[in-house]
Amino acid sequence: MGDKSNQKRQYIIDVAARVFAEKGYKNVTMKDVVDACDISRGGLYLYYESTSELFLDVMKSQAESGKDFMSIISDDATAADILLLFLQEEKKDLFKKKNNLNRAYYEYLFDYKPAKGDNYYKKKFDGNVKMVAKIIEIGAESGEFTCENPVIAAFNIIYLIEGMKSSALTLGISPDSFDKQILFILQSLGVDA
Amino acid sequence: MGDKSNQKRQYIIDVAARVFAEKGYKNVTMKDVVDACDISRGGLYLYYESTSELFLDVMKSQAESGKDFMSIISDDATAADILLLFLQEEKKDLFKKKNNLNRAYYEYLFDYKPAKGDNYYKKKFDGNVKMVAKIIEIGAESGEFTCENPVIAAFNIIYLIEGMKSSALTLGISPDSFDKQILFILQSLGVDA
Amino acid sequence: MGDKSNQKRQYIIDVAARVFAEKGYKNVTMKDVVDACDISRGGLYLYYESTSELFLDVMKSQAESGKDFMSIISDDATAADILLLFLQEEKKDLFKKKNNLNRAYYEYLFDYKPAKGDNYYKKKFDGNVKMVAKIIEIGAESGEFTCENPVIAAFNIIYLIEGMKSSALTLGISPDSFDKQILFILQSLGVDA
Amino acid sequence: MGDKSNQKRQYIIDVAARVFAEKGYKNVTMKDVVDACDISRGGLYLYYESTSELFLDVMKSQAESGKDFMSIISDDATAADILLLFLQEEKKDLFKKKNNLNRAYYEYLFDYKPAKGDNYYKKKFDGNVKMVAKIIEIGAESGEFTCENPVIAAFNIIYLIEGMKSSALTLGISPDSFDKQILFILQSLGVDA
DNA sequence: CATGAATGAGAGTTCATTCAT
DNA sequence: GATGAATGAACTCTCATTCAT
Repeated sequence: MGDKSNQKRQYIIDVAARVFAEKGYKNVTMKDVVDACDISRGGLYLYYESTSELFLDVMKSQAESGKDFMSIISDDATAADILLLFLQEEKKDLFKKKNNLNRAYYEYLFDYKPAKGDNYYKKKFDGNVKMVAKIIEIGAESGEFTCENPVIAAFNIIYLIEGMKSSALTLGISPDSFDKQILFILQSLGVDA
Repeated sequence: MGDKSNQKRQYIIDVAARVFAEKGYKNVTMKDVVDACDISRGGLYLYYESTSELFLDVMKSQAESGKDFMSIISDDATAADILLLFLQEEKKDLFKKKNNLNRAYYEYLFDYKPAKGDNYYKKKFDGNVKMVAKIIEIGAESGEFTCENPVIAAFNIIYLIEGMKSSALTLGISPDSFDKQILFILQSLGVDA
Repeated sequence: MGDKSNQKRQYIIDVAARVFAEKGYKNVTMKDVVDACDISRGGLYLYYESTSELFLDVMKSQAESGKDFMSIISDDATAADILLLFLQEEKKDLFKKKNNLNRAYYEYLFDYKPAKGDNYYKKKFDGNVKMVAKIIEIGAESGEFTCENPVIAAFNIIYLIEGMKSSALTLGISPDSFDKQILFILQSLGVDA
Repeated sequence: MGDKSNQKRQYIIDVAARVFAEKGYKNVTMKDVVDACDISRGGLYLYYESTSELFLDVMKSQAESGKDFMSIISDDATAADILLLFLQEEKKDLFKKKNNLNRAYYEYLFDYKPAKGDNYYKKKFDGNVKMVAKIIEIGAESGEFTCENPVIAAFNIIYLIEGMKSSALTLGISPDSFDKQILFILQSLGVDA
């Protein structure tokens, strides 16, 4: 097993990610994955017992492959620059057409509450809060931002994004609306945007 | 029929609402509803062909039974009072244990985009935005609030709430966190809360 | 009851005949008849317990309403004239688009063998054989036809028609083919047609 | 699979043929076949989606297994011998008690008109017409038969048989009646039978 | 490891038939 | 008589899951 096994496992994860992106989590059956992977029914069961187990690995894989946000920040960027960049990345994520797993994430997490170590969505959420809080803190210290409580402000931003993400899936949202909220945030922090 | 029929119909809707609140939308089968209603298999089909059709009526029923927010506002309330009241109502809605249909709403709306007339969730959303914008506008005129663009601010508040709602279902959220965001909003509007 | 009851009964029979003509016998459910008659489910059951019972009355009604073939024969008609007329009536019956119950008859009779008194299809069949035999006999006596055994010749003709009728329902048949068989029959009887 | 799969498929076809022979086409459900085959509910669906699909293969199988009529003709047989043999084979087919699919054929063809390639009943019909026409033609040339138009005479014979077949299913027919019609045919062709 | 045929549980759906009004 | 809501039996169909090869 080992290498070869892991190759196959990763192949399944990648194909399944596409399937979950297309159909969400709840609508995907083991048969769907088998068909998409073009492997045997029994073959899939050697690796995964259920779609939930499989989705857990899809989330893990996504978490690992996520590009490091920090790496795309230039050295001379201001706090506002960095915050704006972050918000634009989130916008990209929300509006991307391909491999958009947001719906699947929601549907999965409605049903399952993964143990802490396996809750990659929570890790991402918490990481984002922490990062935004840090950015705001730095901005506040440098006088760029006006903010009394960076952590609460960070939660505010992250919940706002979360709200736009879920609304995108239920009611729809336009990129323009998203942009207006970005501006609103920056203005709230006292930035002339 | 008519009357009798409508009584039964309403009975089914009410029971189904409890079932959807317990299990979400996607996990509910016609059989679940039949069992909960204690009627015959065929009996339910006289009224509804599918869970989606049934859920549509549940949403409609909820929309109609929703208490009129305006009616609970006292005459001498300030804009801040009213906004606070609204946010506390939303908090109640989010944290209520019984008949909480939020998850079901999400799951349903991921799958179906009801026609405008039937999209009670959107109506609620749009109505809330409008109302909050109005409250902020009035508050801004009276000098209570500081706000340049009440509509965008209103969207900000509603998306924020939406974000906390969906997060409550995926990662969990504490009442305390919700309260902190309420405070943050009011402070952003220049209120000493 | 009495009159009024019989009126309703006849109404049901007439509507049902249309339904059977459209869908055959096996494809018709009591519900189909209820819907077509625009009466209540229970209402139909007051008159008929099943589609088979109903179809029996449809057959009876058809048998009674069938126009008397003899009445359309002119006084100076020859045996060949009469035989031709009969064959043309059969052709009309086979190719008629409206209220063609042939398929329903077959499907019903595959399932049920009505008691002699109720077997209107058999009565019709036997009556036709008898009549054709008589016509041929008369024709033979008058020298119009050449035929040793009019009864067997009559059976031959009736079975032939039966074959074309069933073939019409299974494989299709053209009016032209039917005509050719008419000619063939007459020639077999020694008529220059 | 392939082989094994085809073995099972043939097994299903053979069992289903018996079921169709017993109950006709319209009265047979997938469950009937499942029960008769002693396989699982889902098992049958691996091979056939519906009784109509299954019956198509039953017809195909019957067509393939049908003994070659030509092979039972002795070398010194006259045209009349051959024709008589054919008619006797048809008689056997009509009166056989086991695996008589005639009723099922009718019921199926009332509902479906298979594409040309799949209409084995029509192929048989057309083939029989052609063959009988050929026999008559040969007989006419050799002076055995008197017949002006072998093709129409062939159609006459085939429709006659068809009529006796369907009558056998609706009203019943005796072997003796069949025999009389055989005689009648031969006499019509000028044979002293 | 891998296959895919086979199983069987369970959901969906339709209708004949009953029965309180 | 007449109604139509209600019942429940029976059928269709899909998939998670197993297992012999």
